[in-house]
Amino acid sequence: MIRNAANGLSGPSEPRDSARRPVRPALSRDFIIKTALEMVDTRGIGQLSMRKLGAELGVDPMAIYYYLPNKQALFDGLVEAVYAEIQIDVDGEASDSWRSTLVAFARQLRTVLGRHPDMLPMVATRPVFSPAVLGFGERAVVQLGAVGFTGQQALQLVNCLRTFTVGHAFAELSEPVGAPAPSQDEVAAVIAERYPKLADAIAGGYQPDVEYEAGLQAMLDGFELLRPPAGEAGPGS
Amino acid sequence: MIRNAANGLSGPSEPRDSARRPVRPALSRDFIIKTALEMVDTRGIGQLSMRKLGAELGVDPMAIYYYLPNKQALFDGLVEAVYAEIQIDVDGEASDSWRSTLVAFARQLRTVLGRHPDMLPMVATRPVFSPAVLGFGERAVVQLGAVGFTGQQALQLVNCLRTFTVGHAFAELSEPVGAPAPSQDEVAAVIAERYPKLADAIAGGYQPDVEYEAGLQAMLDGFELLRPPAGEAGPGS
DNA sequence: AGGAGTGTTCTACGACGTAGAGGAATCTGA
DNA sequence: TCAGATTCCTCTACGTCGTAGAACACTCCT
Repeated sequence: MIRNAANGLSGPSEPRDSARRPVRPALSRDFIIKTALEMVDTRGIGQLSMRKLGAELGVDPMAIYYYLPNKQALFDGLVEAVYAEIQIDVDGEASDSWRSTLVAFARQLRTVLGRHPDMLPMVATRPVFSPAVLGFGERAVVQLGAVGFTGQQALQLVNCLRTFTVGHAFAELSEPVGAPAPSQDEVAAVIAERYPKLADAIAGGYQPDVEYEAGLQAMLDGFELLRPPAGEAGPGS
Repeated sequence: MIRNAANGLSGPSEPRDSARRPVRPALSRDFIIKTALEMVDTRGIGQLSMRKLGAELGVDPMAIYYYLPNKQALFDGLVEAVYAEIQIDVDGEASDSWRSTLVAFARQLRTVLGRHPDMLPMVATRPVFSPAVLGFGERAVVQLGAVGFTGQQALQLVNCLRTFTVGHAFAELSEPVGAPAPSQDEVAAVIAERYPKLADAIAGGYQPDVEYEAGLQAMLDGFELLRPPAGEAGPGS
């Protein structure tokens, strides 16, 4: 079969050094994963199959198996790709206070998750060992240690921010795993009737950003109370 | 086909009034869902198929479709069943302070999620309109209003506790969506080498319960700072 | 020319969700 | 008593899925 146009043009690794070999390695692990991630983001995770991915790549589905042993490995690659978007500037300007460091991390995590809502279940269910995240953890422990937190506390804080962010992302972004949610209006009617105070409170509308910020700051405030009161030097008190 | 023993004995609706009609409705929506939830809990969500569920029920897979229009509806039923386990005693003893009310809610949510780890992605991705949860929301708004929180704040607080709990449950419970995690040890080695301070902090071990409680109390402490200082409006603090 | 990679395709298998038609048992009304 | 109607379940079949296994076409090395 003649190489599909989509391939020759947009995707694969570069023709090494001469123009007379345009076609050889049409695929690559990275390009497959990039294409798959686009499919997930645009069509939904349910529409990602090895066969459809092959079609998108202009290639027999089985060609993918040369680069990835199975679909699970493809998923791993997707999660990896999402985490790779988290780029904390480890020595950046924002690091002047421990608090702004953590806020920047949390917000960026939230932003990245927001770009790939269909990846959430997969992202949420595996442990985070990407260099970006580990590097951030290292820095956070150091920086928090400097202002009086124990290593234990520092880890807990980072973890709590992470889990809160992930949980909040679910609440905001997810279409119910396979089906659309019941209509807002009809549910609202039931609520108004049976839960009047709740209905009043809801009437203000749901503002995910505001709520997220409130939770984020509350978590930070709460942990700050654990610090030794005026502790200035190293691990004090 | 003769009715499978598993059916006649353990599950379905009662033979109405006489012993001579053993056979009528062998199945029921509730029994199907209960069985499916057991399968999910014991074998994992990946092992739940309509065919295997039919086999477990001793019935042709298509029989299920008399009670549930499709697999999505089965999932809906499963989520519903999980939420139904959340039974806040709305007028219970624990309600003496707003704080203990919220703590009880959060802990119970966590407990229920912990019983059905494989349900997490499904539970996390759909909005919560079960009576138990709505009823709790109503009460929380009232009780928090009485001590000075606005309705908006009350909702945010409840939501933040919920999302934190869900996020934390993911971190604790989930096997990566389809594959086992990389071995703890080999990862630990890498961490120790490249992220020494982080490694020190981790050395204490991961204690999910401790971490969860820390986050929970921090979130509550943080929100408490938002209250009007000595607000005595209602039944007092 | 002839092998040894390398990258892709072809074919096929078993499992999946579920549509559609067809039973068999029971209930209803005559 | 008996003929529909109703209720509950089974059989068969279709299209889709992940992927094993073999075969094919190129390029490179000798």
